Amino acid sequence: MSTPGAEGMQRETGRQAWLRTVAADVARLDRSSSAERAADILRRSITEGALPPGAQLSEVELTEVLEVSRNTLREAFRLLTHEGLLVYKLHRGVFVPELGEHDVIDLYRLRRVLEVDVVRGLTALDPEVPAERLVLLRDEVDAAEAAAKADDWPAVGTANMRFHQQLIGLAGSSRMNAVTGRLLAELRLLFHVIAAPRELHEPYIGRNRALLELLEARKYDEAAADLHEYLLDSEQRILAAFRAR
Amino acid sequence: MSTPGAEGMQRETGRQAWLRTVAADVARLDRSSSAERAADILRRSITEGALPPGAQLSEVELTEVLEVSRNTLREAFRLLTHEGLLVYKLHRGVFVPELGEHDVIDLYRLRRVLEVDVVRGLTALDPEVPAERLVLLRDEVDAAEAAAKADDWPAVGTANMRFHQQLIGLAGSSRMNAVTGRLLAELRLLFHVIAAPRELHEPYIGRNRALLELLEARKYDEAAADLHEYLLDSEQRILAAFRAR
DNA sequence: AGCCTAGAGATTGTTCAACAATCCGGCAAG
DNA sequence: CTTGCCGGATTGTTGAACAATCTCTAGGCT
Repeated sequence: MSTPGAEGMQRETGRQAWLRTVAADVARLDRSSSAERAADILRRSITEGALPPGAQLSEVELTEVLEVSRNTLREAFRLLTHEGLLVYKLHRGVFVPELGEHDVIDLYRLRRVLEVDVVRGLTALDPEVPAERLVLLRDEVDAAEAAAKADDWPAVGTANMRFHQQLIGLAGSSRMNAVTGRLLAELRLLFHVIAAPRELHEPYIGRNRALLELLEARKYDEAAADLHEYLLDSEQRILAAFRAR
Repeated sequence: MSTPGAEGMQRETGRQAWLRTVAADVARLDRSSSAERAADILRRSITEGALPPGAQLSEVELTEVLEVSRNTLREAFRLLTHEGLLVYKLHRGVFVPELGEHDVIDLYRLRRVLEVDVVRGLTALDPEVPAERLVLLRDEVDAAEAAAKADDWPAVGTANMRFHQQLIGLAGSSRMNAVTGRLLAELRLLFHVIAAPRELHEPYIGRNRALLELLEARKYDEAAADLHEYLLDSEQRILAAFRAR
Protein backbone atom coordinates (compact mmCIF):
# COMPACT_ATOMS: atom_id res chain seq x y z
CA MET A 1 0.00 0.00 0.00
CA SER A 2 3.08 2.20 -0.13
CA THR A 3 3.67 2.93 -3.83
CA PRO A 4 1.16 0.82 -5.75
CA GLY A 5 1.68 2.41 -9.13
CA ALA A 6 5.43 1.84 -9.48
CA GLU A 7 5.21 -1.53 -11.18
CA GLY A 8 3.18 -0.93 -14.31
CA MET A 9 4.81 2.35 -15.10
CA GLN A 10 5.75 3.19 -18.65
CA ARG A 11 8.65 5.41 -19.55
CA GLU A 12 7.19 8.29 -21.50
CA THR A 13 4.36 7.11 -23.67
CA GLY A 14 0.95 7.08 -22.15
CA ARG A 15 2.15 8.92 -19.14
CA GLN A 16 -0.65 11.43 -19.30
CA ALA A 17 -3.22 8.70 -19.53
CA TRP A 18 -1.69 6.99 -16.53
CA LEU A 19 -1.70 10.19 -14.53
CA ARG A 20 -5.30 10.70 -15.36
CA THR A 21 -6.19 7.25 -14.10
CA VAL A 22 -4.41 7.82 -10.84
CA ALA A 23 -6.00 11.23 -10.47
CA ALA A 24 -9.40 9.62 -10.86
CA ASP A 25 -8.57 7.05 -8.18
CA VAL A 26 -7.31 9.72 -5.83
CA ALA A 27 -10.41 11.76 -6.42
CA ARG A 28 -12.48 8.74 -5.55
CA LEU A 29 -10.52 8.10 -2.38
CA ASP A 30 -10.62 11.75 -1.42
CA ARG A 31 -14.34 11.55 -0.89
CA SER A 32 -15.20 12.41 2.63
CA SER A 33 -15.85 8.74 3.01
CA SER A 34 -18.67 8.01 5.38
CA ALA A 35 -20.89 11.00 4.76
CA GLU A 36 -20.53 11.05 0.99
CA ARG A 37 -20.77 7.30 0.73
CA ALA A 38 -24.02 7.37 2.65
CA ALA A 39 -25.19 10.21 0.44
CA ASP A 40 -24.36 8.17 -2.65
CA ILE A 41 -26.53 5.31 -1.51
CA LEU A 42 -29.41 7.56 -0.61
CA ARG A 43 -29.06 9.46 -3.88
CA ARG A 44 -29.49 6.29 -5.83
CA SER A 45 -32.46 5.24 -3.77
CA ILE A 46 -34.12 8.55 -4.44
CA THR A 47 -33.33 9.00 -8.12
CA GLU A 48 -34.30 5.40 -8.84
CA GLY A 49 -37.60 5.84 -7.12
CA ALA A 50 -37.15 3.52 -4.16
CA LEU A 51 -37.90 6.49 -1.95
CA PRO A 52 -41.01 8.13 -3.38
CA PRO A 53 -41.72 11.85 -3.08
CA GLY A 54 -43.19 12.70 0.29
CA ALA A 55 -41.40 9.87 2.07
CA GLN A 56 -39.77 10.67 5.36
CA LEU A 57 -36.26 9.49 6.16
CA SER A 58 -36.01 8.49 9.78
CA GLU A 59 -32.63 9.10 11.35
CA VAL A 60 -32.45 6.16 13.73
CA GLU A 61 -33.75 3.82 11.09
CA LEU A 62 -31.14 4.81 8.53
CA THR A 63 -28.23 4.82 10.95
CA GLU A 64 -28.81 1.11 11.37
CA VAL A 65 -29.15 0.38 7.67
CA LEU A 66 -26.21 2.51 6.53
CA GLU A 67 -24.09 1.78 9.58
CA VAL A 68 -23.03 5.35 10.17
CA SER A 69 -23.52 7.58 13.15
CA ARG A 70 -26.38 10.00 13.38
CA ASN A 71 -24.09 12.97 12.92
CA THR A 72 -22.56 11.57 9.77
CA LEU A 73 -25.98 10.71 8.45
CA ARG A 74 -27.14 14.24 9.04
CA GLU A 75 -24.18 15.48 7.07
CA ALA A 76 -25.23 13.20 4.23
CA PHE A 77 -28.71 14.70 4.52
CA ARG A 78 -27.24 18.16 4.17
CA LEU A 79 -25.39 17.16 1.04
CA LEU A 80 -28.53 15.85 -0.57
CA THR A 81 -30.54 18.82 0.64
CA HIS A 82 -28.31 21.15 -1.31
CA GLU A 83 -28.73 18.98 -4.36
CA GLY A 84 -32.46 19.46 -4.08
CA LEU A 85 -33.07 15.77 -3.46
CA LEU A 86 -34.19 16.25 0.14
CA VAL A 87 -35.86 18.98 2.13
CA TYR A 88 -35.51 19.72 5.80
CA LYS A 89 -38.47 20.55 7.96
CA LEU A 90 -37.29 21.87 11.29
CA HIS A 91 -37.90 19.46 14.14
CA ARG A 92 -39.81 17.21 11.81
CA GLY A 93 -37.14 15.54 9.76
CA VAL A 94 -36.05 15.19 6.15
CA PHE A 95 -38.39 14.33 3.32
CA VAL A 96 -38.19 13.58 -0.36
CA PRO A 97 -39.68 16.73 -1.85
CA GLU A 98 -42.99 16.65 -3.66
CA LEU A 99 -42.61 18.82 -6.69
CA GLY A 100 -45.55 20.37 -8.49
CA GLU A 101 -46.38 22.00 -11.78
CA HIS A 102 -44.88 25.19 -10.49
CA ASP A 103 -41.53 23.45 -10.13
CA VAL A 104 -41.73 21.97 -13.61
CA ILE A 105 -42.13 25.43 -15.06
CA ASP A 106 -39.38 26.82 -12.88
CA LEU A 107 -36.92 24.07 -13.70
CA TYR A 108 -37.58 24.23 -17.41
CA ARG A 109 -37.21 27.95 -17.51
CA LEU A 110 -33.74 27.70 -16.04
CA ARG A 111 -32.92 24.73 -18.20
CA ARG A 112 -33.89 26.51 -21.40
CA VAL A 113 -31.86 29.56 -20.54
CA LEU A 114 -28.70 27.62 -19.86
CA GLU A 115 -28.78 25.00 -22.56
CA VAL A 116 -29.83 27.29 -25.37
CA ASP A 117 -27.20 29.80 -24.39
CA VAL A 118 -24.49 27.17 -24.32
CA VAL A 119 -25.33 26.00 -27.81
CA ARG A 120 -25.60 29.50 -29.15
CA GLY A 121 -22.32 30.42 -27.51
CA LEU A 122 -20.56 27.54 -29.22
CA THR A 123 -20.14 29.60 -32.34
CA ALA A 124 -17.75 31.87 -30.50
CA LEU A 125 -15.17 29.22 -29.71
CA ASP A 126 -15.95 26.94 -32.60
CA PRO A 127 -12.93 25.04 -33.79
CA GLU A 128 -11.42 25.13 -30.36
CA VAL A 129 -13.36 22.59 -28.38
CA PRO A 130 -16.30 20.88 -30.12
CA ALA A 131 -15.04 18.00 -32.23
CA GLU A 132 -13.37 16.02 -29.49
CA ARG A 133 -16.02 16.84 -26.96
CA LEU A 134 -18.96 15.92 -29.12
CA VAL A 135 -17.84 12.32 -28.80
CA LEU A 136 -19.13 12.38 -25.25
CA LEU A 137 -22.54 13.40 -26.53
CA ARG A 138 -22.52 10.68 -29.13
CA ASP A 139 -21.72 8.11 -26.45
CA GLU A 140 -24.83 9.06 -24.54
CA VAL A 141 -27.04 8.95 -27.60
CA ASP A 142 -25.70 5.50 -28.39
CA ALA A 143 -26.28 4.40 -24.82
CA ALA A 144 -29.85 5.65 -24.97
CA GLU A 145 -30.53 3.76 -28.18
CA ALA A 146 -29.04 0.57 -26.78
CA ALA A 147 -31.10 0.87 -23.63
CA ALA A 148 -34.22 1.47 -25.71
CA LYS A 149 -33.57 -1.72 -27.64
CA ALA A 150 -33.25 -3.54 -24.32
CA ASP A 151 -36.54 -2.02 -23.20
CA ASP A 152 -34.80 -0.46 -20.21
CA TRP A 153 -36.56 2.88 -20.12
CA PRO A 154 -35.15 4.14 -16.87
CA ALA A 155 -31.70 3.66 -18.39
CA VAL A 156 -32.86 5.66 -21.39
CA GLY A 157 -33.80 8.39 -18.97
CA THR A 158 -30.37 8.47 -17.36
CA ALA A 159 -28.61 8.51 -20.72
CA ASN A 160 -30.89 11.36 -21.67
CA MET A 161 -29.94 13.31 -18.57
CA ARG A 162 -26.27 12.63 -19.13
CA PHE A 163 -26.60 13.85 -22.68
CA HIS A 164 -27.84 17.20 -21.48
CA GLN A 165 -25.22 17.34 -18.76
CA GLN A 166 -22.54 16.82 -21.38
CA LEU A 167 -24.20 19.42 -23.55
CA ILE A 168 -23.80 21.99 -20.81
CA GLY A 169 -20.27 20.73 -20.32
CA LEU A 170 -19.38 22.03 -23.78
CA ALA A 171 -19.32 25.51 -22.33
CA GLY A 172 -16.56 24.54 -19.94
CA SER A 173 -18.16 26.45 -17.10
CA SER A 174 -17.84 24.67 -13.77
CA ARG A 175 -20.67 26.66 -12.26
CA MET A 176 -23.04 25.94 -15.10
CA ASN A 177 -22.18 22.28 -14.67
CA ALA A 178 -22.97 22.43 -10.99
CA VAL A 179 -26.28 24.19 -11.49
CA THR A 180 -27.23 21.74 -14.19
CA GLY A 181 -26.39 18.78 -12.00
CA ARG A 182 -28.78 19.97 -9.34
CA LEU A 183 -31.36 20.83 -11.94
CA LEU A 184 -31.36 17.44 -13.59
CA ALA A 185 -31.46 15.69 -10.23
CA GLU A 186 -34.65 17.52 -9.41
CA LEU A 187 -36.03 16.70 -12.79
CA ARG A 188 -35.59 13.02 -12.16
CA LEU A 189 -37.57 13.46 -9.03
CA LEU A 190 -40.43 14.60 -11.20
CA PHE A 191 -40.20 11.66 -13.53
CA HIS A 192 -41.14 9.25 -10.80
CA VAL A 193 -44.62 10.61 -10.41
CA ILE A 194 -45.25 9.81 -14.03
CA ALA A 195 -46.41 6.31 -14.72
CA ALA A 196 -45.23 5.70 -18.27
CA PRO A 197 -41.45 6.05 -18.62
CA ARG A 198 -41.51 4.95 -22.23
CA GLU A 199 -43.79 7.68 -23.50
CA LEU A 200 -41.73 10.06 -21.40
CA HIS A 201 -38.29 9.28 -22.77
CA GLU A 202 -38.71 7.66 -26.16
CA PRO A 203 -39.35 10.74 -28.25
CA TYR A 204 -36.13 12.39 -27.17
CA ILE A 205 -33.60 9.81 -28.18
CA GLY A 206 -34.30 10.67 -31.80
CA ARG A 207 -34.30 14.37 -31.10
CA ASN A 208 -31.03 14.11 -29.26
CA ARG A 209 -29.46 12.49 -32.28
CA ALA A 210 -30.86 15.15 -34.56
CA LEU A 211 -29.51 17.85 -32.29
CA LEU A 212 -26.11 16.20 -32.18
CA GLU A 213 -25.96 16.08 -35.95
CA LEU A 214 -26.71 19.78 -36.15
CA LEU A 215 -23.86 20.40 -33.76
CA GLU A 216 -21.48 18.23 -35.72
CA ALA A 217 -22.43 20.19 -38.81
CA ARG A 218 -21.58 23.35 -36.86
CA LYS A 219 -25.04 24.76 -37.44
CA TYR A 220 -25.12 26.21 -33.97
CA ASP A 221 -27.86 28.78 -34.38
CA GLU A 222 -30.09 26.21 -35.96
CA ALA A 223 -29.28 23.78 -33.18
CA ALA A 224 -30.11 26.40 -30.57
CA ALA A 225 -33.50 27.07 -32.13
CA ASP A 226 -34.18 23.37 -32.34
CA LEU A 227 -33.19 22.86 -28.72
CA HIS A 228 -35.44 25.70 -27.62
CA GLU A 229 -38.48 24.07 -29.15
CA TYR A 230 -37.31 20.70 -27.94
CA LEU A 231 -37.36 21.90 -24.35
CA LEU A 232 -40.67 23.71 -24.68
CA ASP A 233 -42.18 20.53 -26.03
CA SER A 234 -40.66 18.43 -23.28
CA GLU A 235 -42.02 20.81 -20.66
CA GLN A 236 -45.51 20.59 -22.08
CA ARG A 237 -45.34 16.84 -22.20
CA ILE A 238 -44.37 16.59 -18.56
CA LEU A 239 -47.01 19.10 -17.53
CA ALA A 240 -49.64 17.14 -19.40
CA ALA A 241 -48.60 13.88 -17.79
CA PHE A 242 -48.60 15.66 -14.49
CA ARG A 243 -52.14 16.92 -14.78
CA ALA A 244 -53.36 13.53 -15.87
CA ARG A 245 -51.81 11.64 -13.00
CA MET B 1 -47.23 33.46 22.44
CA SER B 2 -50.11 31.06 21.95
CA THR B 3 -52.15 32.39 19.00
CA PRO B 4 -50.63 35.72 18.01
CA GLY B 5 -52.48 36.17 14.73
CA ALA B 6 -56.08 35.82 15.92
CA GLU B 7 -56.65 39.47 16.65
CA GLY B 8 -56.13 41.23 13.30
CA MET B 9 -58.09 38.73 11.27
CA GLN B 10 -60.35 39.91 8.50
CA ARG B 11 -63.39 38.02 7.28
CA GLU B 12 -62.89 37.38 3.58
CA THR B 13 -61.10 40.29 1.95
CA GLY B 14 -57.33 40.21 1.92
CA ARG B 15 -57.21 36.74 3.31
CA GLN B 16 -54.62 35.61 0.83
CA ALA B 17 -52.41 38.58 1.60
CA TRP B 18 -52.73 37.88 5.27
CA LEU B 19 -51.79 34.27 4.80
CA ARG B 20 -48.77 35.29 2.81
CA THR B 21 -47.61 37.55 5.63
CA VAL B 22 -47.90 34.79 8.15
CA ALA B 23 -46.11 32.38 5.86
CA ALA B 24 -43.21 34.81 5.64
CA ASP B 25 -43.03 35.04 9.42
CA VAL B 26 -43.08 31.29 9.75
CA ALA B 27 -40.29 30.99 7.23
CA ARG B 28 -38.23 33.40 9.27
CA LEU B 29 -38.74 31.44 12.48
CA ASP B 30 -37.93 28.16 10.79
CA ARG B 31 -34.20 28.88 10.79
CA SER B 32 -32.35 25.95 12.20
CA SER B 33 -31.05 28.17 14.93
CA SER B 34 -27.57 27.19 16.01
CA ALA B 35 -26.05 25.98 12.78
CA GLU B 36 -27.64 28.62 10.57
CA ARG B 37 -27.01 31.35 13.06
CA ALA B 38 -23.35 30.42 13.14
CA ALA B 39 -23.36 30.34 9.36
CA ASP B 40 -24.90 33.82 9.28
CA ILE B 41 -22.14 35.25 11.40
CA LEU B 42 -19.43 33.60 9.35
CA ARG B 43 -21.11 34.67 6.13
CA ARG B 44 -20.96 38.28 7.20
CA SER B 45 -17.34 37.98 8.27
CA ILE B 46 -16.45 36.59 4.89
CA THR B 47 -18.47 38.87 2.64
CA GLU B 48 -17.35 41.92 4.60
CA GLY B 49 -13.74 40.96 4.25
CA ALA B 50 -12.86 40.20 7.86
CA LEU B 51 -11.82 36.77 6.71
CA PRO B 52 -9.63 37.29 3.66
CA PRO B 53 -9.34 34.76 0.83
CA GLY B 54 -6.95 32.00 1.72
CA ALA B 55 -7.63 32.23 5.44
CA GLN B 56 -8.13 28.99 7.31
CA LEU B 57 -10.97 28.57 9.77
CA SER B 58 -9.89 26.52 12.74
CA GLU B 59 -12.60 24.39 14.28
CA VAL B 60 -11.58 24.53 17.93
CA GLU B 61 -10.95 28.24 17.68
CA LEU B 62 -14.38 28.99 16.26
CA THR B 63 -16.27 26.74 18.63
CA GLU B 64 -15.12 29.00 21.43
CA VAL B 65 -15.94 32.23 19.65
CA LEU B 66 -19.33 31.16 18.32
CA GLU B 67 -20.21 29.08 21.36
CA VAL B 68 -21.43 26.09 19.44
CA SER B 69 -20.26 22.52 19.44
CA ARG B 70 -17.86 21.21 16.86
CA ASN B 71 -20.54 19.20 15.14
CA THR B 72 -22.83 22.17 14.79
CA LEU B 73 -19.98 24.31 13.54
CA ARG B 74 -19.15 21.73 10.90
CA GLU B 75 -22.76 21.84 9.77
CA ALA B 76 -22.42 25.59 9.40
CA PHE B 77 -19.27 25.00 7.37
CA ARG B 78 -21.19 22.71 5.07
CA LEU B 79 -23.86 25.33 4.53
CA LEU B 80 -21.30 27.93 3.54
CA THR B 81 -19.39 25.44 1.43
CA HIS B 82 -22.44 24.91 -0.72
CA GLU B 83 -22.80 28.66 -1.07
CA GLY B 84 -19.29 28.82 -2.43
CA LEU B 85 -18.03 30.92 0.47
CA LEU B 86 -15.82 28.16 1.88
CA VAL B 87 -13.92 25.21 0.49
CA TYR B 88 -13.09 21.95 2.21
CA LYS B 89 -9.68 20.37 1.93
CA LEU B 90 -9.87 16.87 3.28
CA HIS B 91 -8.01 16.46 6.55
CA ARG B 92 -6.70 19.97 6.26
CA GLY B 93 -9.67 22.11 7.13
CA VAL B 94 -11.88 24.78 5.61
CA PHE B 95 -10.57 27.84 3.84
CA VAL B 96 -11.92 31.01 2.30
CA PRO B 97 -11.49 30.30 -1.40
CA GLU B 98 -9.03 32.28 -3.49
CA LEU B 99 -10.75 33.02 -6.76
CA GLY B 100 -8.88 33.83 -9.94
CA GLU B 101 -9.48 35.34 -13.34
CA HIS B 102 -10.93 32.06 -14.46
CA ASP B 103 -13.65 32.40 -11.84
CA VAL B 104 -14.41 35.97 -12.83
CA ILE B 105 -15.06 34.86 -16.38
CA ASP B 106 -17.11 31.89 -15.23
CA LEU B 107 -19.23 33.91 -12.84
CA TYR B 108 -19.90 36.65 -15.33
CA ARG B 109 -20.84 34.24 -18.05
CA LEU B 110 -23.54 32.77 -15.84
CA ARG B 111 -24.56 36.17 -14.61
CA ARG B 112 -25.03 37.55 -18.10
CA VAL B 113 -27.09 34.60 -19.19
CA LEU B 114 -29.48 34.86 -16.30
CA GLU B 115 -29.91 38.58 -15.94
CA VAL B 116 -30.25 39.33 -19.62
CA ASP B 117 -32.77 36.55 -20.04
CA VAL B 118 -34.84 37.78 -17.12
CA VAL B 119 -35.05 41.27 -18.57
CA ARG B 120 -35.80 40.01 -22.04
CA GLY B 121 -38.44 37.67 -20.65
CA LEU B 122 -40.20 40.54 -18.94
CA THR B 123 -41.98 41.46 -22.11
CA ALA B 124 -43.93 38.20 -21.93
CA LEU B 125 -45.62 38.95 -18.63
CA ASP B 126 -45.55 42.70 -18.89
CA PRO B 127 -48.45 44.37 -17.16
CA GLU B 128 -48.67 41.53 -14.68
CA VAL B 129 -45.77 42.04 -12.32
CA PRO B 130 -43.41 44.92 -13.07
CA ALA B 131 -44.86 48.15 -11.73
CA GLU B 132 -45.17 47.11 -8.13
CA ARG B 133 -41.95 45.15 -8.16
CA LEU B 134 -39.83 47.84 -9.74
CA VAL B 135 -40.20 49.77 -6.52
CA LEU B 136 -37.82 47.31 -4.92
CA LEU B 137 -35.24 48.11 -7.57
CA ARG B 138 -35.71 51.81 -7.07
CA ASP B 139 -35.14 51.38 -3.35
CA GLU B 140 -31.76 49.86 -3.97
CA VAL B 141 -30.73 52.53 -6.41
CA ASP B 142 -31.69 55.18 -3.88
CA ALA B 143 -29.77 53.33 -1.18
CA ALA B 144 -26.70 53.20 -3.39
CA GLU B 145 -26.86 56.91 -4.10
CA ALA B 146 -27.27 57.73 -0.42
CA ALA B 147 -24.33 55.54 0.50
CA ALA B 148 -22.25 57.18 -2.19
CA LYS B 149 -22.99 60.60 -0.74
CA ALA B 150 -21.90 59.29 2.64
CA ASP B 151 -18.71 57.97 1.06
CA ASP B 152 -19.56 54.46 2.23
CA TRP B 153 -18.41 52.46 -0.78
CA PRO B 154 -18.82 49.01 0.67
CA ALA B 155 -22.46 49.93 1.29
CA VAL B 156 -22.71 51.01 -2.33
CA GLY B 157 -21.46 47.59 -3.26
CA THR B 158 -24.10 45.80 -1.21
CA ALA B 159 -26.87 47.98 -2.62
CA ASN B 160 -25.53 47.16 -6.05
CA MET B 161 -25.66 43.45 -5.37
CA ARG B 162 -29.16 43.74 -3.96
CA PHE B 163 -30.23 45.61 -7.05
CA HIS B 164 -29.21 42.73 -9.23
CA GLN B 165 -30.74 40.21 -6.89
CA GLN B 166 -34.04 42.07 -7.12
CA LEU B 167 -33.63 42.24 -10.86
CA ILE B 168 -33.48 38.46 -11.04
CA GLY B 169 -36.39 38.36 -8.63
CA LEU B 170 -38.59 39.93 -11.30
CA ALA B 171 -38.72 36.57 -13.02
CA GLY B 172 -40.34 35.00 -9.98
CA SER B 173 -38.18 31.92 -10.28
CA SER B 174 -37.08 30.56 -6.92
CA ARG B 175 -34.25 28.60 -8.47
CA MET B 176 -32.90 31.56 -10.38
CA ASN B 177 -32.98 33.48 -7.13
CA ALA B 178 -31.03 30.76 -5.37
CA VAL B 179 -28.40 30.52 -8.07
CA THR B 180 -28.04 34.27 -8.15
CA GLY B 181 -27.61 34.45 -4.41
CA ARG B 182 -24.71 32.06 -4.56
CA LEU B 183 -23.30 33.83 -7.56
CA LEU B 184 -23.32 37.28 -6.01
CA ALA B 185 -21.82 35.93 -2.80
CA GLU B 186 -18.87 34.61 -4.74
CA LEU B 187 -18.59 37.88 -6.56
CA ARG B 188 -18.22 39.75 -3.30
CA LEU B 189 -15.38 37.44 -2.48
CA LEU B 190 -13.64 38.78 -5.54
CA PHE B 191 -14.20 42.39 -4.64
CA HIS B 192 -12.07 42.08 -1.55
CA VAL B 193 -8.89 41.48 -3.48
CA ILE B 194 -9.40 44.80 -5.22
CA ALA B 195 -8.00 47.77 -3.43
CA ALA B 196 -10.18 50.61 -4.68
CA PRO B 197 -13.87 50.06 -3.86
CA ARG B 198 -14.85 53.46 -5.18
CA GLU B 199 -13.59 52.97 -8.71
CA LEU B 200 -15.17 49.55 -8.56
CA HIS B 201 -18.71 50.51 -7.64
CA GLU B 202 -19.19 54.15 -8.55
CA PRO B 203 -19.81 53.80 -12.26
CA TYR B 204 -22.68 51.42 -11.77
CA ILE B 205 -24.96 53.45 -9.61
CA GLY B 206 -25.68 55.65 -12.59
CA ARG B 207 -26.01 52.72 -14.93
CA ASN B 208 -28.39 51.01 -12.55
CA ARG B 209 -30.62 54.06 -12.58
CA ALA B 210 -30.52 54.23 -16.35
CA LEU B 211 -31.42 50.59 -16.56
CA LEU B 212 -34.26 51.04 -14.14
CA GLU B 213 -35.68 53.87 -16.20
CA LEU B 214 -35.63 51.72 -19.30
CA LEU B 215 -37.55 49.08 -17.40
CA GLU B 216 -40.09 51.59 -16.14
CA ALA B 217 -40.56 52.74 -19.71
CA ARG B 218 -41.18 49.11 -20.64
CA LYS B 219 -38.40 49.15 -23.18
CA TYR B 220 -37.37 45.65 -22.27
CA ASP B 221 -35.35 44.72 -25.33
CA GLU B 222 -33.43 47.93 -25.10
CA ALA B 223 -32.85 47.31 -21.41
CA ALA B 224 -31.61 43.81 -22.11
CA ALA B 225 -29.11 45.06 -24.64
CA ASP B 226 -27.96 47.74 -22.26
CA LEU B 227 -27.57 45.25 -19.45
CA HIS B 228 -25.57 42.93 -21.66
CA GLU B 229 -23.00 45.61 -22.36
CA TYR B 230 -23.14 46.72 -18.77
CA LEU B 231 -22.07 43.30 -17.60
CA LEU B 232 -19.39 42.88 -20.22
CA ASP B 233 -17.96 46.20 -19.15
CA SER B 234 -18.11 45.28 -15.50
CA GLU B 235 -16.34 42.02 -16.17
CA GLN B 236 -13.54 43.75 -18.01
CA ARG B 237 -13.16 46.27 -15.25
CA ILE B 238 -12.78 43.58 -12.63
CA LEU B 239 -10.37 41.60 -14.75
CA ALA B 240 -8.25 44.69 -15.25
CA ALA B 241 -8.19 45.45 -11.54
CA PHE B 242 -7.33 41.85 -10.95
CA ARG B 243 -4.35 41.80 -13.24
CA ALA B 244 -3.06 45.03 -11.76
CA ARG B 245 -3.17 43.85 -8.15
C1' DA C 1 26.14 20.10 2.98
C1' DG C 2 22.00 18.31 1.15
C1' DC C 3 18.26 15.01 0.99
C1' DC C 4 15.44 11.59 2.72
C1' DT C 5 13.01 9.37 6.50
C1' DA C 6 10.79 8.93 10.99
C1' DG C 7 8.23 10.46 14.59
C1' DA C 8 5.86 13.87 17.64
C1' DG C 9 2.24 17.14 17.86
C1' DA C 10 -1.70 19.13 16.12
C1' DT C 11 -5.91 19.07 13.33
C1' DT C 12 -9.60 16.93 11.22
C1' DG C 13 -12.99 12.80 10.52
C1' DT C 14 -16.22 9.92 12.88
C1' DT C 15 -18.61 7.75 16.55
C1' DC C 16 -21.26 7.46 20.75
C1' DA C 17 -24.33 8.61 24.50
C1' DA C 18 -26.93 11.90 26.67
C1' DC C 19 -30.05 15.81 27.28
C1' DA C 20 -33.07 19.65 25.62
C1' DA C 21 -36.47 21.31 22.40
C1' DT C 22 -40.14 20.37 19.51
C1' DC C 23 -43.80 17.89 17.05
C1' DC C 24 -47.61 14.50 16.74
C1' DG C 25 -51.31 11.78 18.26
C1' DG C 26 -55.09 11.07 21.24
C1' DC C 27 -57.98 12.30 25.15
C1' DA C 28 -60.75 15.09 28.11
C1' DA C 29 -63.34 19.43 28.96
C1' DG C 30 -66.17 23.07 27.36
C1' DC D 1 -67.32 20.11 17.08
C1' DT D 2 -63.76 22.76 18.74
C1' DT D 3 -60.16 23.84 22.21
C1' DG D 4 -56.53 22.80 25.30
C1' DC D 5 -53.41 19.58 27.31
C1' DC D 6 -50.58 15.48 28.01
C1' DG D 7 -47.30 11.65 26.89
C1' DG D 8 -44.48 9.31 23.49
C1' DA D 9 -41.50 9.80 19.77
C1' DT D 10 -38.30 12.36 16.86
C1' DT D 11 -35.20 15.81 16.00
C1' DG D 12 -31.53 19.50 17.56
C1' DT D 13 -27.34 20.08 20.03
C1' DT D 14 -23.70 19.07 23.02
C1' DG D 15 -19.28 17.14 24.83
C1' DA D 16 -15.96 13.72 25.02
C1' DA D 17 -13.46 10.22 22.99
C1' DC D 18 -10.81 7.74 19.49
C1' DA D 19 -8.97 7.00 14.69
C1' DA D 20 -6.96 8.89 10.54
C1' DT D 21 -4.26 12.22 8.39
C1' DC D 22 -1.40 16.23 7.81
C1' DT D 23 2.56 19.36 9.07
C1' DC D 24 6.83 20.25 10.84
C1' DT D 25 10.96 19.29 13.04
C1' DA D 26 14.94 16.46 14.15
C1' DG D 27 18.00 13.04 13.08
C1' DG D 28 20.46 9.74 9.99
C1' DC D 29 22.29 8.62 5.53
C1' DT D 30 25.01 9.34 1.33
